[in-house]
Amino acid sequence: MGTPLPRDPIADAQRNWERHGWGDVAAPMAAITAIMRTQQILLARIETVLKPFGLTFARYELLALLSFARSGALPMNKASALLQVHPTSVTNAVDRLEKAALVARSPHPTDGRTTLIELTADGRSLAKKATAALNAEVFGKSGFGDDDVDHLIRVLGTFRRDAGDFTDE
Amino acid sequence: MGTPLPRDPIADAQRNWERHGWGDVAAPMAAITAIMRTQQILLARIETVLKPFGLTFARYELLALLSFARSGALPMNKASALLQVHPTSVTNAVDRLEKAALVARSPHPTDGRTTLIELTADGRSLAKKATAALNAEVFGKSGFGDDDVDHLIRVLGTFRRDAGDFTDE
DNA sequence: TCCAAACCCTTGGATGTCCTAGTATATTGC
DNA sequence: GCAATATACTAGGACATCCAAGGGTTTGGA
Repeated sequence: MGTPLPRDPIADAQRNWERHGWGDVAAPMAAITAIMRTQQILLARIETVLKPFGLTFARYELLALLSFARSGALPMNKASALLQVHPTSVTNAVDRLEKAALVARSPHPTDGRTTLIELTADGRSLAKKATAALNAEVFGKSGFGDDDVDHLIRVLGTFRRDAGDFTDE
Repeated sequence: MGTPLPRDPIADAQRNWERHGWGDVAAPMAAITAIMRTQQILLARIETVLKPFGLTFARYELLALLSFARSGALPMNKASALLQVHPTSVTNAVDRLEKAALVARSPHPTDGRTTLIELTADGRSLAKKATAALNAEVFGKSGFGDDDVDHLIRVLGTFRRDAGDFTDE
């Protein structure tokens, strides 16, 4: 995690796969491993930018989601579905955001089972600042070319749809 | 996290970005978010396949790495570098693999600071079986077309090199 | 009407990742 | 040769994710 390696470890793995007679799946293995590693790198960049705001990516995502909701509030189960994470992960994030006074829980007006999460003024303000920082420091410097970005969006979009994330077209 | 959403939440986020005047970084934002989500889906598939073997992806990666080492043994710091994870993560994985008798720690013959991780016969055997399962159930059914796989390997390879993972090429 | 099934959120537990520190061993430089 | 610096691993803590289970609320069919 400090010094660069002399050779690409994923390319090495791919060669090992081929050498062992698994050439038919060596390339997909390499692509999948590369996705895993890329996610790790991106997450680290994002967390670095968010740290000064006292946010993690999980908490930021929730704030951002709420900031786009008309009323600034969403049921927890809705947030869980849109963020595509387990309900307990949302509970966890809300607990911490609530402790920081960035969101507040409130009972659903008609359904006693449901809890609404609501942005506070501080939460809305912080979301805006954090988004500006991420846009400038991460999304604006992704290192991907425009064509590559389009390709990634298309290929990964198909993948996610096939995986059952959504039925959109 | 069961039912598919009616619409792609990442495409929605991209539209929200554009609507708020951040159109210049909306596409990279969407691409990066898609990578994060894709990683999550792939990891879940991998963990599902590995569960019957009593392995997690982190532990499997270490076993696979060792199985490709000539002697079946590697220093922990080497494993950390090749897997590109923090040294404490390797300690964690080795602790559990050792408890399962899949690897063993042994002192480095000449450097007293270094600990070697060594595959046991059980570990080597399990690695082989787990790899076969992953090849059949995940890598062989990635859902990515051949051209997309090549593109991913190339684009993400460049990204990882630029990020400082390796100096190859 | 009323009870079982479905749904929503939370608690508790297992894992993994990283960071910060601390201990032990090597290397370096004066 | 010895002290200062660097390297290797581990311990403890903060977070995130998921699963399994439990308690409260709604819904729906007998």
